Amino acid sequence: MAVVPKSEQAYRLVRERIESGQYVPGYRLVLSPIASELGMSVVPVREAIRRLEAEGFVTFEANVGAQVSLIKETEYLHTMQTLALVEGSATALAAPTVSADQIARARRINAQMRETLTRFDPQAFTDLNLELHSVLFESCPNPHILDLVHRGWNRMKVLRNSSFSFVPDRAAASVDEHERLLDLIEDGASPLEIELAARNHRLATLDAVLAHQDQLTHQRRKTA
Amino acid sequence: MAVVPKSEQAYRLVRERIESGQYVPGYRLVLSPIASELGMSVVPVREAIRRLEAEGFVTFEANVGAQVSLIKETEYLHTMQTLALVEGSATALAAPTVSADQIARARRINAQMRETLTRFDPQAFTDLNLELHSVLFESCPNPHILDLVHRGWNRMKVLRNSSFSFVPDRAAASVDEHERLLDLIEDGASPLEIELAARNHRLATLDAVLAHQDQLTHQRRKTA
DNA sequence: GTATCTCAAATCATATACGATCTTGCGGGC
DNA sequence: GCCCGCAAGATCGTATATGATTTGAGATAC
Repeated sequence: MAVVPKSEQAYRLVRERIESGQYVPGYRLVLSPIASELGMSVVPVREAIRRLEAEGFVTFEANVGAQVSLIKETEYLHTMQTLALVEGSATALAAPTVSADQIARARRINAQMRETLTRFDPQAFTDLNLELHSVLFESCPNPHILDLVHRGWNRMKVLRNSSFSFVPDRAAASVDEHERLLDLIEDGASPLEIELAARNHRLATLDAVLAHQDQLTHQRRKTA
Repeated sequence: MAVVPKSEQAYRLVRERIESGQYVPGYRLVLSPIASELGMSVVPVREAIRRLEAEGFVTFEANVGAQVSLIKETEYLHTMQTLALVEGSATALAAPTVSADQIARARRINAQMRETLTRFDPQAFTDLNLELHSVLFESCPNPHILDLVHRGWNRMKVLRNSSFSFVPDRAAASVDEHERLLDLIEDGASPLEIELAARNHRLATLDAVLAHQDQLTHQRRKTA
């Protein structure tokens, strides 16, 4: 039987609600209401929340309580920088072990991404993007780095609810960069070359999003 | 008054014992004895241990309990790889904000490190090494990356109890590399140059330690 | 009108108690 | 002799209860 501890149930529920945006940043997580909603006592809920704190989803203050982590102005920048760093390394470390089959699978996923460009579907694009990159870095032999990549992707789930993360023009360029990255891996390029390609691929997205935000800010200033 | 919650006390004590090697890898952490030793109930101890789990110090198995994380053969390699990655980035990101004063302070610390080479004192060397690198990356503007650096250094504290981490020949080379790294920062070298210098500095230590281990393994084989 | 004090409500922090689950050793059957 | 089942002990998982701390509203003094 699938024996799921209550603390685990609470963890999944609260995390799901944070990632989906149902619990917005700043929302106060009070133990007793959550406990009674889930039909359990406060103890496992407290454990779940402290676990979410350790993972950065919530902020905890002694004798006051927990709230969904606030998002600073620079949060998107810092998360993307970190993700660029660890994802680049993970891709480079995994590259020597990527098989021809995996390359082919990645190319098929990328082709699907190109299809989504004809319609506006950020959700499908994002899902496929994760799927593609997963193929590239899941075989990373260093579990610590792989774990950091997963944490980065999880953090992005939350940020997408409150930041822009999809710039149509950028999406097209992204698909092309995927092809080039796959070429590099297939051709056995040097680890550093692959690392920097994967890193710059993400940093380019970061730049595009920041530029897009600046543009919007400008428009707002002009109309204000 | 310094109001330290009991769960925090338990956390500090257990962590200190793991880092000092008093609790060796594999040691089973049973709640009740720890609780009675600290004069508290099991609840805050449990919380402390789950926090240590989230940080990688201990491994937890449902309905069985916790033990100090075992150290796999590859653990030192993976931790050093990760540290090289994040420390390199932190140093490069911090470099533009490092003042002449800080450079001077770092050079003084490095001079002290050179002094320790005349005697065998790994502890002093290691402490000074942390102090020096702290000067270089503490002003890193990305808190996520800085946090990863700190986690890496913490992990190293534990690993030093069970792995080799000091190779006298390597220490001398390390001091010279510090000088070169400081020169690069002072001269305003490019971020990528600084990043790779800081990264390779640590990877060189990794290589030296692994080579040293291989050598010992060989000797053991010959005499066996 | 503002500042400060008091007190009650809300909430967290911890203790204690009990039920659930895993481990281990023993005995019986094959 | 080996394997399986079963019971007892160890330990975790969670519920409930109580103490500690914070917060905020209202009263009071200035």
